[in-house]
Amino acid sequence: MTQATRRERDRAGTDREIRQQARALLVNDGPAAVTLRAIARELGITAPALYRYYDSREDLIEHLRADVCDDLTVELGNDLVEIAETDHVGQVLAICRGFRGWALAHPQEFALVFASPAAAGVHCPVTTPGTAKDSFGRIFLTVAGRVLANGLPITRPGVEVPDALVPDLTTFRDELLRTIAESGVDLHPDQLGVDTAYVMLQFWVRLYGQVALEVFGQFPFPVTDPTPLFESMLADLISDVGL
Amino acid sequence: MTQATRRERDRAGTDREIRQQARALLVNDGPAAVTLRAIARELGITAPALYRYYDSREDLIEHLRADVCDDLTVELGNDLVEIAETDHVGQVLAICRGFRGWALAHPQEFALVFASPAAAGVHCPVTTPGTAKDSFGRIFLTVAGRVLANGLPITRPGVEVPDALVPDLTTFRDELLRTIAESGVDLHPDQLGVDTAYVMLQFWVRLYGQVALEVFGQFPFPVTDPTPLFESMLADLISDVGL
DNA sequence: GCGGGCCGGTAAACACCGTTCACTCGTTGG
DNA sequence: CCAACGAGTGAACGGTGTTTACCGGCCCGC
Repeated sequence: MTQATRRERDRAGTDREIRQQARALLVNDGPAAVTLRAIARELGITAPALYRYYDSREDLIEHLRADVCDDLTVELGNDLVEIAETDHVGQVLAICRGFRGWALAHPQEFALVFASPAAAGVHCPVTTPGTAKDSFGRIFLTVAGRVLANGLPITRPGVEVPDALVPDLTTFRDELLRTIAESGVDLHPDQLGVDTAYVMLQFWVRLYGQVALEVFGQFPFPVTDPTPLFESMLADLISDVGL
Repeated sequence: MTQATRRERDRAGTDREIRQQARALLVNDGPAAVTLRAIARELGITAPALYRYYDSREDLIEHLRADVCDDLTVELGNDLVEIAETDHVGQVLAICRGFRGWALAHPQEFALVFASPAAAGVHCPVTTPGTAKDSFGRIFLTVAGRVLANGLPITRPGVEVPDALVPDLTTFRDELLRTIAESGVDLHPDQLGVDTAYVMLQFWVRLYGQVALEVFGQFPFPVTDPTPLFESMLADLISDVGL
């Protein structure tokens, strides 16, 4: 038994080393440098050995994506603990800023996880629970859940939900309720209507869009410091959802 | 002379074929399939021959980007001519919808031009005039110029321009004035203030963000038809800039 | 205690890739 | 007519992902 465990631990250990090296290559030299042979070289083994751990390079990359997501999640979690338990708006700000900061600090990872044309077909977070990206989405939802549970409604006075979106939004709302409940927050279903789900969707769209634009530098002119632009957008966003 | 021209034409012809094939490979099999050898194979020549036309694969890709931008530009131009000359808001809607439609129809090209991590460092459109992306930006600005010239102010009542952005925005404003003047639209400088430049920036950020999100499918839940979402955002956007 | 099986790792090979170099050969211009 | 040019070739180098056959130490059951 102990030997079996030992073997398992060895395997898990080198597996960790593999992903660690892959990660280092990604960060330092870009995605093109994440090469089976390069990884193996750094580890002092040969490339085919990696096939004992992953089916293919693409498989390894996918696990790398998951690692990256997990890191983002814990980083956001760390940011969160520094905010007062009762400062719910502050918590929302913290994860938004944390997400942006992480994306700017890790553009390669961001592109890999959030802007790969390959990821286009994948509907990840809530639909396929257990996915790594899911855990990242969960932290957003947990905070949203806390906000809602404290009686702050997330909505906009004159919000009009397009009819065509109501079915999808209803499904989403149910997903949200379940996820929030799982995270230990008590929330009455009436506190999360379709309008709230819609506003949350819009919130994410704008946050994601701003961050993507910044990461890819797609400004129409050179911006010396994009931070004020982000903060201004964030303030708009917060007030738009009624916080 | 005619012979020299003939040679030139031959060269230009095979050059067109090269980019055409590269384009086809990009669309059909993704960016990874855009291979010098594959292109050459399709053309019935050998890979080193391509070096008579481009310095490297990266060089070819860059020209491909330019081609893609040009295509987008003419496509948007075609969409525009179908709108009544006087319907300025309609023209704005047309290019926004056209941009989205193009991006969704050509995700690979969109990723290549607008969401390549490589493009992060490049400040393209206005700063480096003559760039292909510039021509694409120009079509936006021309329409904006026409709207402004017709007395419709692009701004928001309570807009607050962050102080830190004023210098950049002023430069941007001057660029805008110059570009709009070049496009033959008569515009008094007072009709394009820093606030307008800021609002136009925000407009672009939201448009780009929404499109990128759609192209990469980064919705937090499966959306059966994202069009209503886009249209709702577009309506918001139009009313936000005071049209 | 010992033999068989499992499993991480290796070496060699295959088919690609970008890129360089020396070379051909038809066209062009003086 | 002949030299120069320039598009295209073939071979080569070093790199890549992936497959295959093989080795060798460790674990388990007999």
